[in-house]
Amino acid sequence: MYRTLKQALLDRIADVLRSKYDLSGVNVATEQPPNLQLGELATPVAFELAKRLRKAPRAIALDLAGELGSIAGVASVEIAGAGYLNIKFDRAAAVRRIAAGEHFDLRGEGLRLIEHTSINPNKAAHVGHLRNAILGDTFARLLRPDGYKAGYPVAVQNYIDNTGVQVADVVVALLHMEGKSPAEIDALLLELKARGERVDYYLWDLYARVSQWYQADPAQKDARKAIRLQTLHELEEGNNDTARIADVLSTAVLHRHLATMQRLGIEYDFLPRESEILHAHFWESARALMIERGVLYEETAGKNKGCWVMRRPGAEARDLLSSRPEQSEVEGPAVSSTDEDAKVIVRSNGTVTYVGKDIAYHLWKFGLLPDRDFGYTPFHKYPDHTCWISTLQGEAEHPHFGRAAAIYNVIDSRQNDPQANVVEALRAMGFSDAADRYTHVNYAMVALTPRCAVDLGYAVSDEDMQRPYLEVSGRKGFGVKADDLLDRLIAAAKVQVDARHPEDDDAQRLQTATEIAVGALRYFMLKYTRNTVIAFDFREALSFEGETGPYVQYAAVRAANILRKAEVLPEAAATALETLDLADHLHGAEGDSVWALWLQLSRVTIVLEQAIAAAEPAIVARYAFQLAQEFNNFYHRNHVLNETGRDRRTLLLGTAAVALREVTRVLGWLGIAVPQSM
RNA sequence: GCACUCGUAGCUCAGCUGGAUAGAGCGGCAGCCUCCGAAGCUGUAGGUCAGAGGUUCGAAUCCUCUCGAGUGCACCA
Repeated sequence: MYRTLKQALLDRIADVLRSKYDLSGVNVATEQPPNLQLGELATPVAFELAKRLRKAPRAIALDLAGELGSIAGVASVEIAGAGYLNIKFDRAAAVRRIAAGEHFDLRGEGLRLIEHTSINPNKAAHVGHLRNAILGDTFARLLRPDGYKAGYPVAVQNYIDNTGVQVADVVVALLHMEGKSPAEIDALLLELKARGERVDYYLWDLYARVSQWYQADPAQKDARKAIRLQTLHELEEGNNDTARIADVLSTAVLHRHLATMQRLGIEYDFLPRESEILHAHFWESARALMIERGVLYEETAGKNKGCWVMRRPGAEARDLLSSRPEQSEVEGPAVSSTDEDAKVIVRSNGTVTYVGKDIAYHLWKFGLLPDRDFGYTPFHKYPDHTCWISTLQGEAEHPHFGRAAAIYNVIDSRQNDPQANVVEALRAMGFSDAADRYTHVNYAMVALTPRCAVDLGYAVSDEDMQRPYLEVSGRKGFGVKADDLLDRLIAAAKVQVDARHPEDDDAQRLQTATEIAVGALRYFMLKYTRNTVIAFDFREALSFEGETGPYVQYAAVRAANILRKAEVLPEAAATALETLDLADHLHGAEGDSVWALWLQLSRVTIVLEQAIAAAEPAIVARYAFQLAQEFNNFYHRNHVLNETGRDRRTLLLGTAAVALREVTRVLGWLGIAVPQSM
């Protein structure tokens, strides 16, 4: 609604500027005035034009005002201050349109490939991984087609680095540190399963221990590092006992990660694995393509001699600089032909670096490696779809996930440079369209406050106590596990639900507590903008009051309770507004308290559009909170069930119904359910 | 050393492409449950938007510098 009216206003202003002043392409700013008395929509465009037209802002505003009044849905246009144009909506018309669900549709063609989670499959998920997965999952919900929008085709990928050094480490731990045989490892996994223990938890501790073990004995240090390297090679090579054990372990952990994420309503469509990228030889194709496109070449001199490197953007300028005569005389002629800043893609020993593999993988994502693809096989069944995993020989019938029109990689900000390398490679290869459609959805890490670390029982040095926050580290076993946090949240919510709703059976109370816990956790991870470091604190994360998920859920539950007690169906309450004469009830102090909520409700599309454009789910989270706040205002100023005026009661019931509908919708985008009671 | 991000109320954070009196939550203080559920609401105190210049009709927002914080900068993975 707001989106539609704003567009109509912008279009009309553009028309007037063209016909009256012969101006085009003016960037017209709009804003929402600070209070309702000043209207619903405003523009300071007259200030902007004053100099260009050499005319007083107020005079320009006056010219424009006359032309804007006739826009459908606009009640009046007023000039305020030195030249603000304040637009007042036709409130009754707006309410009817919102109630009827009219809105600007958001849609687009072409697959959006969203990659998130991507936890190394050698340990349990922790709070940092939760932020990643919740951000990615929420962004997918914002884009996906649903009852509100046509949206975009979306596929969600969770990239699995199953041949990396982290997996090698836990294999080393079991085979060499603990001296278990492959058969004993198989038995261990069965035993853990029988005892109901989580494999990912078991490996969490083991991974921390093996990291120590490498360093523990100075005499053994080199030998142990050699074992690690050897294990890594066997892993990459495949078809051996080491690789088989690694596969068994990483697959078991992967199942655990999917289970953890499913508790939060997070699901995936495809799990591409590093092992297939290796064994299906993605890199060989990418390498040929890069050479053909002139971005990969063999370095013949300097520190990178014998490597295949990629020139970095801006490097040519430095080349010219270093080939100036005075430099050449000092440094020798060789310097002018080498680029010391070039990125090494293939090492002098012939192995490819991470960036190289990543370039190959991203070429595949955009359908730019036509001769390579994964094999696909089903891995996990969700209630309404299947998650596929990469394999060498897959099913004949399968969906395909490459050839994306746009990709979104949810990866933390510490990967900014490596991600930029991939984009630059695409651009250098001439795939500038792909480079433009590559979005690194970066976010700052989740860290622990020193205080929190101490409370968890970790030893914290005096130096670390002075730091603002401490980075979580799987290698050190330092962090809060995702399942532990969720368990604590559910327990805390359950205490409240048990006390408040003794009439519900235990299964129902547990479900309610779980929905509240998930709401609290998802909201907590989403309310911070992406580039804010979350210094994790139990007190804040476990809070159900103030700016939290449960606050928003509570508003929705209250709205539902009103309708239930009034014995009207939400749909009927909303439809009743269509034939009602609303004009008398939406103005004055009483009317404003109702209208303020409708105005907030009118902003759904504009908020969604903004959140998608900025890839910033926090915008939606914030809006959900504002909606709930506005509903609580309405709730306290208007006693719906005691209202005796028939028309006004219809309006109030309709308002509660539409508020419930929209809050539920917005919470749905955040992956948060509305409990049946709270 | 270089690059990137940031510095807003006691604490944690918002502040959209520059726009009207800089906003929330928590915490503090004072209140509100015979009335749709108090996981709620009302009121109140609290800010030199790190500092200094500049651009602009207008700057928390853009530019420069200074101070402070964080992250990233291997033929590692």
